[in-house]
Amino acid sequence: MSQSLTQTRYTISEVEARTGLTQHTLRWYERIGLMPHVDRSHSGQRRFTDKDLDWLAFVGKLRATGMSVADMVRYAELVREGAHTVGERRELLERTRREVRSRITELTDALAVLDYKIDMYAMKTVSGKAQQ
Amino acid sequence: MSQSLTQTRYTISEVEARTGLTQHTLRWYERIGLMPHVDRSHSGQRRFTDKDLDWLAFVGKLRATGMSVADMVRYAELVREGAHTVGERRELLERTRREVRSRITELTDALAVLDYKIDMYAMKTVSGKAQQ
DNA sequence: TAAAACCCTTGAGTGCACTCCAAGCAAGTA
DNA sequence: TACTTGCTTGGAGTGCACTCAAGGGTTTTA
Repeated sequence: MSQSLTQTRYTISEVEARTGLTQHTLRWYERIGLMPHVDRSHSGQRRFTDKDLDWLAFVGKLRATGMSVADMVRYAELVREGAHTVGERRELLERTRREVRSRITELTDALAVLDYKIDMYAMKTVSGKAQQ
Repeated sequence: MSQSLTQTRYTISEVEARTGLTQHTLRWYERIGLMPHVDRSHSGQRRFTDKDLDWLAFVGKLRATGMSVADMVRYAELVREGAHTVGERRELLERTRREVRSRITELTDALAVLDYKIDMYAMKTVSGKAQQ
């Protein structure tokens, strides 16, 4: 757990550029407890570390799963509470995983319907028959 | 295009039971133009047909793709406008299909991260090491 | 030194997709 | 007849995830 002396610190604009999240969103994430406490400069400006960027990347993956912000905040709380919450964290991720799997199934089904419909239209464009 | 004389007509409660959509949502769909005009009884109550149920099932698939309500309404308008809108309808569905495909990719990626993280926790539960 | 660029906070506003409410009409049952 | 159930409308309210505004401090550039 040693720490480099030349640790890079990023301003909020730099983090915005790197993550694609707006400054508004980054501040909001901190406000609602979705970020571990972010370091500040002597004048009170945020200075993000690479660790913060890693966390944001992970949060981005959780967001991509469709997990609600409330659940992501819950997860962040559990991380802050320490090692004894590992079981609950895993449960949260496992539940999310089940939801993602069923979402993928649902999307795949819908995709098949879309394919079918598009094929119909492809025929219609030539034959001129009516359709829903 | 022949029509049965014993055509089944459903009340809004029956449609609610069959589709899982609430009565509120069904009325709202009609209000915003997402339904073709629904038949009424002599006293003004809605009487849905099997064709309406088919349409709702299709709309359900579109919703499952993540298509916005605005786009679904646009699609419904195009259907009402007739056969000459077939090209635009197909474009709309093709755009949706591209979005669904990339959403599936995104979910699959996120799923891999989830799997990885859950595996880590599985180890942690035994070894007791700290983690994000 | 002055202007421009950047950052801060609190609190309000936005867009989406519903979801509910109030007031009232109509049909069926005791 | 009285009551219950089910349906109607227009409009207001809700929850989510941001997104923006106002007013002010700080840092960099000309």
